[in-house]
Parts: sequence; C-alpha cells; structure tokens
Amino acid sequence: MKSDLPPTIYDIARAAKVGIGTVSRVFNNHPSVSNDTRSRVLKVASRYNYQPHPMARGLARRRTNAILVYLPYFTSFFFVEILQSVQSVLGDAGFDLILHGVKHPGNAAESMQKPTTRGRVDGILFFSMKMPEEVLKEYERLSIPLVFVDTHHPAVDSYFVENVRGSRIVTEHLIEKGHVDIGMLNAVRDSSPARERLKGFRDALKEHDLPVNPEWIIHAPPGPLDGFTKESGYHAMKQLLALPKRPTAVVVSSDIQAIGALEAVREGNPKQKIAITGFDDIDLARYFELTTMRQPMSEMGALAANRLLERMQHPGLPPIQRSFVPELIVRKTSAVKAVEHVS
Amino acid sequence: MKSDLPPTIYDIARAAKVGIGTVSRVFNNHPSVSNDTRSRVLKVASRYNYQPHPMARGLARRRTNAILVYLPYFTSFFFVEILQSVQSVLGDAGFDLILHGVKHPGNAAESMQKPTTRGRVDGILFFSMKMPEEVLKEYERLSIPLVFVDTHHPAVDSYFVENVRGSRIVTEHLIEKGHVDIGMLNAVRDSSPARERLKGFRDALKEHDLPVNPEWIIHAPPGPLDGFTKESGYHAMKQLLALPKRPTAVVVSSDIQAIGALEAVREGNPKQKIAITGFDDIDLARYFELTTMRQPMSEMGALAANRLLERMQHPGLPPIQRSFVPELIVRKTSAVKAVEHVS
DNA sequence: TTGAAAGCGCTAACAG
DNA sequence: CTGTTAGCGCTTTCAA
Repeated sequence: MKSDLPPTIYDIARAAKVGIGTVSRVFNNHPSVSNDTRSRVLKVASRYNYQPHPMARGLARRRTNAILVYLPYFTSFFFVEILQSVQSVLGDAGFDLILHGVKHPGNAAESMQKPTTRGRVDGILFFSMKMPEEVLKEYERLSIPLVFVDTHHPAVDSYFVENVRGSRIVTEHLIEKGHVDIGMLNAVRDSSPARERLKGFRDALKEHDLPVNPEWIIHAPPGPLDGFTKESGYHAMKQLLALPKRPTAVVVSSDIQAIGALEAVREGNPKQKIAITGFDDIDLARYFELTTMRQPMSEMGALAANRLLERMQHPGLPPIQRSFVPELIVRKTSAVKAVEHVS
Repeated sequence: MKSDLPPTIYDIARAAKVGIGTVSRVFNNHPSVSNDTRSRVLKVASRYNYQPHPMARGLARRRTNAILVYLPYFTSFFFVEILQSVQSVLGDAGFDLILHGVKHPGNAAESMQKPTTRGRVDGILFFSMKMPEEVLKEYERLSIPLVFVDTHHPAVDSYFVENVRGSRIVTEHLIEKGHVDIGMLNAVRDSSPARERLKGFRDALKEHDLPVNPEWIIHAPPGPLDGFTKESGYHAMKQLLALPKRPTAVVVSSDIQAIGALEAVREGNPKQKIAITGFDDIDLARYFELTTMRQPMSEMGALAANRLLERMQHPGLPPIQRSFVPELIVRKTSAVKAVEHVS
C-alpha cells in the first residue's frame, strides 16, 4: 500500500471521479472544463493536499520554471543587491532561482560541466564574467534564453555599466580637484572590468596631458574575487605607500578595495594625505565617506530579469545592448587637496 | 526531423550500438559495464554533447539533486556569509541550491503555497524564522529532510546561537565597565531572536541587581527584516536621545542596528557619550570598532549543510540540537566610561 | 466538455 | 555484462 506518498494526479482523478486529463486541465486553467467539475476537482485536490509534481510537469511540458543565476562567488555586496531585485521579479513571475556561485570566475567553462544547465532551467542570467565563445555557442545551439548582466556580448542581451566612461569620470574629478600625480589600484589584470576601468583612467590622464606613471598603477595579484577585495586594496596601497615618490590621489577599481586602501592609509599615517575614489557605491561607501561611481545595480537586475522573461516568451527577439553610465558621488575621500603640487 | 533538440539517451544508445540501459549505467557509474563499452558510450556521448536530462532523471529516480534554502529576504550580510559556506558544501556534493527569499518573515506559511517544495527538492535548509507547526507537520508527513539554522525546534535538526546567553554576556560586559544605566535597542518585538536577546539583557541586569528602565528598552516598529536594519537602529537611538534621562550604555540587538545607532549618536553629538554594543560581528563591525558578539556563521552554515546531506542518506536519524555560544569581541564602542555614575 | 492513450527522458528491475 | 520493459507523474493530442 502506497500510503504516505504524496498524492498523484491519478489519486485525485479517482477520488473526483474524472479522468486524469481533466485534473490536469483544471490545474492548468484550461478553459474547457465545466465549472462544476472544476470545483469538484479543486475540492478533492485541496483535501488531498495535492500539488502537481514539478519534475513530471517539467518533463512533459518541456520547461522547468526555474532560472539559473550564474555569478562569481556570491559573497560580494554588489551581487546581494542585484540578486534581491532579480529574485523579486522572477519570483513574482513564478520562477525559482537556482544559484550558482563560481569560485574562480576565470574559467566560466565550468558552466557546461554540470548538468544543471541542461533541462533544469528555462533561462540563464549570467553575471560579470566573460563567457567563453564555445560555451556561448553551446547555449545558442540549445537555444536557451540568456541574458548578461555587468558583462556584454553583441549576440546576447546585455545590461552593463560603462566602465571606461565611469572610470574616466572619476579620474577627471580628481584632476579637477587639482591632482596631477594620480595612481590607480586595480583588480586582477585580466578581469574585464579591471581592464576597462584602467582604460578610462588612462584616457582621462592622456586627455589632460598628464603623465601616466606605471609605478603607480598596481594590479592585484591573482586571487579570490579577481582582486575585488578589501585585502587586495589594502596590500596595493601598502605597496604604493612604500614608494619613494607617491601620487597625491588614487583611483581604485572598486569600493571594497578602496576601503582596504583607506585602512592602509590610516595605518601608514602618511603626513601627506591621499585622495581616494572607489567604484560601485556599495552601502559601505557612505560610511567611509568614499567618493565613488554609483552603479544602478537594482535597476540593472530588474531590467535584466524582465528581459529574460520576455525572451523566454519570444525567443526570436534581436539582442539588445543596454549600457548605464555610472554616476559620480562626491564624498570626503576625494576632498584631499593636492597643494604641494600647485606651483 | 528532430534535428536540433538535445540528444536523448536513445540517440546515444543507437549511435553507440548499445541499449539505453547500458548508457544509463555508464552515466550512473554502475560497476557492471565492460570497460570497452563504457568508453565507447562515453566517446559517443561526448561527441553528441549529451547530458542526462535532470527532470527525467529526477522523475525516474525520485530525487531532484536540488535543495531549497529558505531564508528571510536575503539581503543581509549575515546570510551572505552563511550562504557562502552552504553553497560550498552542497555544491561539492552535487546539489543545486534553490534560493527562496521570504519578503515578510512573519508568515513563513508562504512556504507551502508554492509547489517549489513538493517534488522539486530533496531537502530544505530553513533559516532564522519560526516555522508554523502545521507547516512543519506537512513537511514531516512528506518526510522531506529538513534542517534549521539560526532557529530551532525540538523535532528538527537545529543549529543556532544561544541568544539569551550571548545577550547576557554583552550586558555583563557593560556592567563590568561600570555602567548602571543600561538600555536596549531591540528588533521587532515578536521576532524570536529579539525576544531571546531581550531576556538575556534582563537576566543580566536582574542578576546584578540593576534596575530595568522600561523607557530605555526600545523595540523596532514592524518593518522590513524584522527591524534588523540600520534605519531601525538609527530611529531607536534618536528616540532614546530625546529622553530627558538617558542610559550611559546601550545593548543593541544586531550590528547593523548598532551602526545605525552610532550614526544617530554622532549626529546628535551628545556631551555625554554612550557605550554601544552590537550582535553578530558582521564584517562592518570592525570598521566601526563595534564591540559585539560573534556568531560562527560560516561554521553553522557548513555544519547544517552537512547534516542535511547526512539526513538525506539516513532519514531515520534522531534530530540533534546544536547550539553555539557567541563570543564577546571587545572593541572601542564599549570603551565609554560611565564616570558620572560612580559615586 | 471529457476520457483514453501516447509520450516527455530517464532509472531500475528482470531476464538473458 | 547487456538489452528490454515497465514505470516515474504529468501534458497533450485525438476521439468521443
């Protein structure tokens, strides 16, 4: 006797004296069911506490009602905020979120390893990593809806921040403040936001005929989170402070690193203060009075999630590229004057 | 012609000239397959880029390889840290994580609403909320493995922090510092950690024959995250500062609230400083030099995840209750002396 | 409007 | 060691 197993559609059908097809129709809001039978089925179902089995349903219907969120090890503040809005949008649409944190964002190829992707999800939200072309091809072949966030590719819906532009904006802010000797503390060299932010930095200096001192550009060594960590910022700043000649201002590639850098400065207690800027405007930034570039994280998350929903409905849509220009938030850490250099 | 659909086990079987049973065995590491055929199947499979369909597999095998993580709207720092270790343990064991953030932790009954729970997951990790008895009963009836974290129930594996004890410890710390007029800024009144922490606070005062001034015990109004927010702490402290007679020290029910409180104090700039303590020891606490009670978050997460794995293997296991005593971390915010009260 | 039957893609006996 | 077959629980024609 299969006593305690959850009830199946057969149990309900039998108890309601209808065919399983009818029960199915009721649970799928199919119009052609008489009100009478519908309510009868519903009553029986609720008495039995019946709920359609998602796996069986998924198999038959060829969809899972789950979407995969693929992101770099999800410990960072940045993602917490985005995830929130994503979950809100997708959850309301009746989708489950399957989280997949990638330990080392370098090889996103891990993605294809696990069967997770196959018939398990209806769509994928892919964050902040560069997807290898082969992997992308594979997804396309399987024609599984895909949306990029904080990264981009011409063939895929992409929602991202204009890093180059943003980085140029903060750098110019520093220049306007009178700084001439400006350095940069960057994340891991081959991370793409890192590269873009470096470019923006260089562009700004070049445009203002300011020299780029290679000694003042410090990249994080390979490590967790691609160097977008407090520790990385801390060490980079230590390194910078150890230099005989130091910049008066430093552009840092993320808030979290900037906070680490701030700590290093505080410890080092140099007589000449250093202006510091971050990137992201995470919650913490406010506490540290950190001048930074704000990224519209929640907005990006929500838009991307909605786009994924759309694309799942209409697979043929041409990919769109939506970029956001980050906003300069001026706080105290960039208020350091560059006096000694004004001649 | 079913050209572009993902290959099924039949395609592989045909191409490798074996039965589907054999293919299945290969993919399940069943021992009784000759090395010869095994490698042949594997080769064909990789050429076809075949991957077993999780839904079909789940249906046949009666398990999903996914586990549900059920937690209060997952924006808080606390959970980010726990999630990290959970994902690590469960991910390594080959499970997917389905995240479910509850907007209003009050009615965890939402849990049964969505079909999510039914055949979609093999186990559930339930965080920081009190689960209604009826819901618990339902889970038991379905005999779905369940583990509690940061909450507890005698019938369920529970990993939690001893809030009463912890709260008493910080309070005593303040007392030892010479404080006599001590207040408490709490979360929403009916949240269970809030209640427990209040009890610990009271116990400590009582034990030391210190008066409990009801005016100095401020509960957060109903709101997001049960009042475990910066804003809640900020407002509570404002309220306290507005009082004619104020305590010299305040026990706050979480770090994040304490940080809000700190901000209120800074703004208010009272001549008489106030000692403040938090609870949790989130990352931020260090920056604010906040004295607090550290909870072993990652450890709890990992242990709970492992326990869930165990329980899924051996459903009969008796429930265990594992409590953790938080550790007092003394920093600057409690270093305020209570001079005026020493007679 | 409804029931019956044929899959969805896979696993797990059951025979060889 | 391997092929065959009967489900897993549901959706979806196809007739009635």
